[in-house]
Amino acid sequence: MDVFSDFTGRVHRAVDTLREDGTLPADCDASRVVVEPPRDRSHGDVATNAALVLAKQARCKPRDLADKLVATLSTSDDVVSAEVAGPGFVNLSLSEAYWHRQLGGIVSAGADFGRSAVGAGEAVNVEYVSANPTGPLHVGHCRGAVFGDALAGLLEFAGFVVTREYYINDAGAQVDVLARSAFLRYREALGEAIGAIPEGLYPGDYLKPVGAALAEQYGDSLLGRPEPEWLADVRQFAIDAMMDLIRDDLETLGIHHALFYSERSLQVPEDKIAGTVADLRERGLIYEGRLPPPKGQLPEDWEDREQTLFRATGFGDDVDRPLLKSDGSYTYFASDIAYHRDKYLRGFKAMIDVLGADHGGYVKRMQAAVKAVSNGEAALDVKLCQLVKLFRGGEPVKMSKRAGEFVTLRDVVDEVGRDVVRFIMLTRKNDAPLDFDFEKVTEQSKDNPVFYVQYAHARAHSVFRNAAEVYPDVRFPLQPVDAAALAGLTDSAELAIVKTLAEFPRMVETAAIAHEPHRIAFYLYDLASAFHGLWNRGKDLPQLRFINSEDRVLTMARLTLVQAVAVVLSSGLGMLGVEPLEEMR
RNA sequence: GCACCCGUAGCUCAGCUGGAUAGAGCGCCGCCCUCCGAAGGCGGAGGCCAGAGGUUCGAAUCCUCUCGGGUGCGCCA
Repeated sequence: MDVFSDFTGRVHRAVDTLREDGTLPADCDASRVVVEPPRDRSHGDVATNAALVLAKQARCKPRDLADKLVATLSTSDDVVSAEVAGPGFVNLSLSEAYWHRQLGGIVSAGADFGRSAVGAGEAVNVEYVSANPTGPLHVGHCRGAVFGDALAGLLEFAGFVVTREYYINDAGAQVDVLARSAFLRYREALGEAIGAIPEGLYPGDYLKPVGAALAEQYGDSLLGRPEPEWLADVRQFAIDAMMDLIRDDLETLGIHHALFYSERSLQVPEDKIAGTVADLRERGLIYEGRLPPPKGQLPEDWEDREQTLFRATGFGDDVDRPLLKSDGSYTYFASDIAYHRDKYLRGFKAMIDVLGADHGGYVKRMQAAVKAVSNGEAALDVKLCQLVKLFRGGEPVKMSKRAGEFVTLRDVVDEVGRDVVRFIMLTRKNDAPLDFDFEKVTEQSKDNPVFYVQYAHARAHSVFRNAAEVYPDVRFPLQPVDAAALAGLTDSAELAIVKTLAEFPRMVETAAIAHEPHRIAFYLYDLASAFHGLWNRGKDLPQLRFINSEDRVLTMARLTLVQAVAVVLSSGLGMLGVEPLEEMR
């Protein structure tokens, strides 16, 4: 059992005994009691705020209450010291034997160590990337793609049942533009000189093969026909081609969505948007009315008119939102409501949308919509990913928005590798901007967190390879051992690593609940740092080296520690979608 | 004009949903170093957590206002 849930249990039992002896009222609320690692390690191994939180209800001083908790908690052999500190914290230091048992537990749990039940099998829908199907993915999509996928992996590890989803915007005006652009390439493929690509069409070369494929499929049968006759077919053809392209791009990052959901399918064959609007209207959440024009600069073509509005203000939004354009078609928002309602009807009460930071204005209305369509049963969390700035050797990479001159996602992955892209994208929290320097991220140095963490894992495996030469009969991975066999681990640096490893399950839970996969990346960096530090101590103090040819028992104990480090690094990297390396080349 | 995000060491950023003396890397200063496997290691200086109020046992964290930066603001998706 992991340390913090173990001691959370113990503290609550101690609180129960205080209820029984009348120190605390029987109905007192202990929900705010937490057990945490103290910020400062010198304060002990675990700390609880129980006395501070309960003092008022007990109508006594926090420190007095803390004394009583100490008396109860310190009866265990696992607790070496229990002290009241500061305003009334209880700090506990745990025995070496306790930590040795923890280490044994980590190794025997192996890849399952840190898996959590907090998710409790709850279904979570994570929607990410959802780039328009009008071309290959570019760098701008990288971060959201990696973030969403890592978040999904983290949630799975924490016990949620995750569906990775991609929303295909295949119903708007931009896919008509795509169709026209593809049609032009079709004419080109049939030998026509098309000249420069007209303004307003997609100029990228990636449409050439689409034109060629159209030519192959249709011959010259579409040539010279009016647009309405070919638009729908060419559009679908081009969208399919673009989605193939995008799927390939995602594949380079190791990303596989379980579901690609088509916006168009919200309208054909069945008009789910109309169904959603009817449902909302029935519940009085839609009305005909006028919106005040935005303050400040008025749009040029502003015309005050009555329109169909969703009562978003009833669910926390700032203004009510239109569902129909002036031409009578649905707004994007309307179809997005229908889409999220569909998620709800598919059984998701927890939804996460990963979007670019430029969608900030969209958050409130979408959350309002999700509450409305689910009758308050479902909740939407929107994670906004800030921009990535590209550098090369400290110099910004220039990107012209003209004619296809953007850096594609594939360019980036091809140059530095999937694992590097994935890890680096997670070395900032999602709402902070991120600098990505092509040279720095591939550097083999301590400044480079990917290298640093990968190297720690590789170094652990290197230790195994060396150990196998000294003790040829030993098989890796090691079999779990009992705590007594680990008694030789007494150095403070060794125990510190065990303590860091023991925080992993808690880390997984808090990161999963906060929807913040970057915390795992930072944790792994800290763990790698501690491990490298221990290795370095062996440089100066040979008696601390992992492999000791004269002391087999001690060597096995230390190898167990190394293995636990490798296990956690591997799990952590794995949930972020980064492959742990056993060798650096 | 309004909404949302951000403001933490010289620089780039963490800070575990309210905990104790606010941390790491780079840079700077001072020692040490050829190793189980390749990133050198150890230590030091450096802070009014943008600013001002408030909430409470306790605030970088929550609330209000101000300043400064970013993003967005029917009929784009």
